[in-house]
Amino acid sequence: MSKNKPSLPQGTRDFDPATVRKRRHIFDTIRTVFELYGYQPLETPAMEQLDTLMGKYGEEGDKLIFKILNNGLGDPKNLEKATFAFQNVLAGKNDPNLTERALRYDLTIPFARYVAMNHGTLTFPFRRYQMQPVWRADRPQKGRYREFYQCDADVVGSYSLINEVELAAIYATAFKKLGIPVDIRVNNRKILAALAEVCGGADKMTDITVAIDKLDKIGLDKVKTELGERGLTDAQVSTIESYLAIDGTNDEKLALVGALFAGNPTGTKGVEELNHILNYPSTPPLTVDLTLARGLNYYTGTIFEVKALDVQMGSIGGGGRYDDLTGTFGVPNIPGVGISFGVDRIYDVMQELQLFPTNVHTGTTILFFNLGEAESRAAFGLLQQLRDRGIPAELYHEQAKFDKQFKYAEKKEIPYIVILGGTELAARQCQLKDLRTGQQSTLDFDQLLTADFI
RNA sequence: GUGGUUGUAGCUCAGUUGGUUAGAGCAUCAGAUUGUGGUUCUGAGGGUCGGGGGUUCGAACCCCCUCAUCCACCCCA
Repeated sequence: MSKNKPSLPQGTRDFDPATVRKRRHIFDTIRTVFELYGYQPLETPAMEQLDTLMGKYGEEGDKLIFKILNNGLGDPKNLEKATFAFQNVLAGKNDPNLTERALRYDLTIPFARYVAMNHGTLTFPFRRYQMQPVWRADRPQKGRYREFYQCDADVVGSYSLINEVELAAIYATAFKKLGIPVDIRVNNRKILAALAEVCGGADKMTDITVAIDKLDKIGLDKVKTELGERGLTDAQVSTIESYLAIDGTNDEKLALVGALFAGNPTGTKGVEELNHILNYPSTPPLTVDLTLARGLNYYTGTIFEVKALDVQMGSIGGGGRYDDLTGTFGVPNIPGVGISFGVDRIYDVMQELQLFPTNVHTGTTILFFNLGEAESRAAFGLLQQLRDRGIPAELYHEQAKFDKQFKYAEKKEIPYIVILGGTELAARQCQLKDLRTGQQSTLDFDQLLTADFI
């Protein structure tokens, strides 16, 4: 026997019953909205082939992928192979003789893998949603976990910008239902690409976006410093500065960006796309944020990010358009666009703003007191009939003092208790007590079985 | 991956410059109270002081390592 205290791996959590109920409220809300927009459920395995994941999330992303050690490494006949493989890993390379599987890092790449494997049988455009945990070997901190859930909705096989409008509407609807005030920000990667082109540093796009993404956090001066450190010339930094100076309403910003990139086809296209989305009928309120970049490097068009207002928290959702996601799996020309909800952060935000409904009681409705052998047998019969009616009910597990059974009901916030003792049993009656009001009434068995429990 | 914070009973925390047997509140259990709880009173259980090593006559306290935690960076949901 080990005398070590049990513990959890870093960045993982247990969810107690109360927490699960609250989390379910979030999942149910999001699922309902997904279904409302015609998205269909999909689930994929917790682990993928390492090849499927590597190289899709950038260099930093690769480091954060949880890799799974192969089985059978201890077998003597594998000794040489395994030792050699280990040398490779120590040198910073992956070796399939040591690890060839990994935990999924997000839901988008596994979805792309699924689409690539099944493109012959899918009907396009294919809309799917997926709500499953993902794992990242990040260092945990506020709002950041090593195991967390994502809720994704993607549509593949369509270039139409109506998809973007609908996804924005899904965000707006879901967060409205949850009661979270949010700012939905949009930008377009084509505009960022144009910025890099105009600066003459098309190859510097990643450096530029990473730096300007921090504008509201570290300020203009530090962004300029960082751009310099990333190898951009003063002239290039100056161009970027004039881009960052663009401000005003959505329309004003887009007009200014359009003028700035007047001769640049990519930039013009990006501005057109954003204009189209913003002016489509019933598009929810969006904020054009020209500094929004998003890390995942497969985005090519519209990008989304959702920030909760009134609370200090990273983004609680994000997504965007990718024009050739399945290309790396050998199936070119399938475009797509998708969004993701960060359930764990949404939970933290709702907890902080006290947005969870408190009046909905979803646990046991009735507790039967256990007052003896004959009494509990009778109680059990009634109990089962109430359960057949769909009323959550339970019988105290053993005969005990009233005090104890009352306290149990109180702890579990059970609103009704039924007292069925010797006297009641003889008269085929029972006492029904509402613990919230303290009111108690005597009921025949038939009355109990047909009563309304609110 | 880098830097810092914290770790004492189930929970929240005291614990003096290193000095007998480490405390409190809440919670739990038992009794007062074999059929109507929440109040009150009495009593009890519960800790290798996160883990390992070191310094010392002596460590919850000092040093090193390690694990976990929270925060910042990197990056991200």
